[in-house]
This record gives sequence, structure tokens and C-alpha cells, in this order.
Amino acid sequence: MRDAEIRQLPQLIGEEVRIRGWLFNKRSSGKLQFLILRDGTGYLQALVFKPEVSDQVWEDAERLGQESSLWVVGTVRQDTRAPGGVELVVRQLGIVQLCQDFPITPKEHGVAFLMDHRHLWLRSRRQHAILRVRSELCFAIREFFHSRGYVLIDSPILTPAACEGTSTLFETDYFGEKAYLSQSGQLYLEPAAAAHGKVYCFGPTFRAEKSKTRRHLMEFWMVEPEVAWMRFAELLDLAEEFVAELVARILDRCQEELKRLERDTSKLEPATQRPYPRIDYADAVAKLQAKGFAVQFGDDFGGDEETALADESGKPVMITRYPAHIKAFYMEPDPEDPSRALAVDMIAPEGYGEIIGGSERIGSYELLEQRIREHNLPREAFQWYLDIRKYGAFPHSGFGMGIERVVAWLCGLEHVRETIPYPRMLYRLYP
RNA sequence: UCCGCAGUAGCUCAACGGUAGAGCGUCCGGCUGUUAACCGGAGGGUUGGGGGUUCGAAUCCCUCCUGCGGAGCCA
Repeated sequence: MRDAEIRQLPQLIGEEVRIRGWLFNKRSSGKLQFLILRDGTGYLQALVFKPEVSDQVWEDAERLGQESSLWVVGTVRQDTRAPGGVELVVRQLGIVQLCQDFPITPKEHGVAFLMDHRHLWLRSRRQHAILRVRSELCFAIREFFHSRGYVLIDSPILTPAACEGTSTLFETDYFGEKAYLSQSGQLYLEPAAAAHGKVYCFGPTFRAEKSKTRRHLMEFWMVEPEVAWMRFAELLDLAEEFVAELVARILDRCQEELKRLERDTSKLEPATQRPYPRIDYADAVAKLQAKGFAVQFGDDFGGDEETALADESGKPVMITRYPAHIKAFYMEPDPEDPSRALAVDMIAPEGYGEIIGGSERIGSYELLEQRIREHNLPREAFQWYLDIRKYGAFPHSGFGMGIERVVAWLCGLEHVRETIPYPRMLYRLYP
């Protein structure tokens, strides 16, 4: 007799094994009890047949409430009537803890109730599948960069000043000084690019904006590559190659999860094929105006406008060369038109919005200094950042990708709150 | 911050001015192949808080609280 994980059982037909897990559901029919167990690797129908077990085992099985923790010993058997085609014929059963009144029953629940019980909600099939996709995506991201020679540079979470000077930051006390939770690792990555060439950071970021939409969290994860000597055109290629490979990877490795989430994967297939449409900001404005949107040249796009632009091809769309004044202070001006920035946003299809924002960075000390002044940023706080243009300035580019929006897109979710184990939302900090 | 919508049994909802109900969960009973099993029975409520209108309020009005959706901003 050996311990086994549920996912291994199709390879263990006829063997006697012990499975440890939790009671997911139970059905009974006279002298038969069907215990549905979960152990994190899968779901198993365990059959308890009264004539073949001791009275103790039978009674213990009867007492089990939903989510009781237990172990069972029995023989693995193939049976077409069992979900998954494999079941366990129970011989012995041990209760580890008898659970009563588990709040999340196999029926439907409201969002507020589920969010209050997020720590228990994680056990449900759907949440389990989503977080597996997230895990696979994060691994694929690290593999993508690592295999291409990028060095992982962890940027700080506690920072002395605003990175971009725009978003509202969470403020905290740092031994009598003010400190802020990082809203981006990018500025800290640029010096590291001068040290290592190709670098990336991957960690949590924080925005204190009182945003209340299905695309926003107060705490979210962002991966940000930064590459020395990379120009804008190459940055577009990198972003495209990155997303195409990630989508292909998830389609390949998360088939079971996407099926459980009832994701129509045919809608993701186009994104594995390069190139993606690239639309100049000016053309995007014209397209939107032709569709009846009230945008003017110089405006930033709202959610509806983004959706309209991305829905044409079924692929992510890259909008390029935004007006400089609606973009961050550190973005390199377009040499053909300095009023525009060498900036790109990648918009995911199906209304999932902006998943990537990136740019070539300003190389000139004087220009950067001027931009810091124009944005009313505290110059002293940015001296270290200016130093990068003083001691061996170099062209470089990078982008940031929001993990939760990508997971929401890949899984076909209504809201990003399900894509992170413990979402931090406006007015919700529990559990 | 602004604009909508909603708070009724543990959960999801119905009743919309006249005795507060159902399904699920729970408990008890039945069933040798169930698939969110099924069948029978039982228990379960100051209708989010406060105030008002009315003979009478879950229902209409005011207010506060909580949640949800959207906008702005962004990933």
C-alpha cells in the first residue's frame, strides 16, 4: 500500500493506495455511499459499499460533512460510471477532522459572500483552475526571460517618492519619514539595465486610486522587462513575441483548467499568431471617430474605445506613438514628431483592456530634467534616476504587463478579483 | 470622488400596501451505481439600522450603513 495523489490514479488501476484529502461532496443510495474527495491534484469518487466494509467505516462515512479532512485506503478501479473514469473502492477510512457547516455549499452564492469567505472559496473547482492558470503563466513569464538571458532584478516595494508622479500612492511611515508603496519597478530597473543589459522585475505594485471597476485592484502584480540598447521598433517585437508565447503556453499546458472554466479557446488561438495589428495613435483616433466615438486627437482612450479598437482582429492590438502629454514623463519623444512619445499600449481582445504599457526611455539628461520640471516632480528625489543619463547614457526601452488582466483574459473572467488569491479592492481588505 | 442598482431564513431568491414563502444547506427517515442524485418529514425570520406616511409597511418617503456595477485613472 502506498500514498498516491488523485491525479496519479489512472496509472494505478488495480493497486491499493491511500488518498488523503477533503470531502468535496457526498451522495448515498441505501447501502452505497459515493464520497467525492479532492486533494488539490484532482477529484475522486470513492465508493463505500456497506457489505464490504466494517460498521465503523460505514458509520464514519455517514458522519462526514462537506470539507471534512480524511484519508481512505482502497483499490483503484476503472469504471465508466465514475466521473473521470476511475474510482476508489474503499476498504478503510479515517476521519482527520469532522467538518460541519462549511459555508460554501455546492449551490450558487453571491459575490459579497464569496469574497468574505475567500480563504475557503479557494477550494472550489473554478478558483482552483484560475489560480493554476496564474501559476503556469507566472512560471512561463520567468522562463521566457530567463531563457533569453534576462536577469531578474527585484525592485523595492518601499520607495521614497512617486515613480510617475501621477497615480495616487499608498503612504506609510518609515521611521518618521514618509515612504510609499511602489507603483512600478521600472525606474529602479533602468540602472540595473546599465549593469546587466537585459533585466526584468516581477512583483506586486500598489495604486491608491479609488478605482471601482472589473479591471482594477489596489494591489496587483506586474512584470517589467527593461533592455539596454533596445529601440522602439524592437520593443514592439518583444512585447508581441512575449504575449504570443505566453498564450500558446497556457493553451498547451492548461487545457484542463480552461475547459473547467468553459473558456472558448478558439478566441485565444489568434493571439498565438504574430504579427499583431499595430495602429498609430492618429489612425486609432480616426478609426474611432469613424465608428462614432467623440474622441479628439490628444485625448486618451477610455475602456469602450479600447474595446472597439481591439475587437476588429480578435488579436491583441498595439497602439503606438501617443501624444506625449498624456503619457509618462520619462518617455522618449518621437524624432519625427516630438509632440508624440515612443509609447505603446497593447489592448487585449474581448474587452479586457490594456495589458501592456511600454516605451523607449528618454536618453538625454537635459530633456529628462526638463520633463521632471514640467511635471512638477521633486527634482532631488530623482537625482539617482538622472544619473543614468549622466554616467554612460544609453538608449533603452521596456514595458510593464499586468498579470491579473492577462489571467482574466486567458480564463475569460468577468472580473480581475478572481485572478489573485487575496484581492485588495476598494473598501475590501479582508481576509 | 461621481452616477446607477441592491440589502428578506446559513446560502440563492420570491412576495411589491392586507396572515413572510420556495430551492439548496442542516437534522431525521427511505433507496445497491449516484453524477449539483432522488423521495418523504422537521427545524430555521425583530425583512440592514434609525425616523416618517398609513387603520395596516418587507413593500411608499427621508436618512445612515453595507455591498455590487459603471465613470474618471490606469496594468
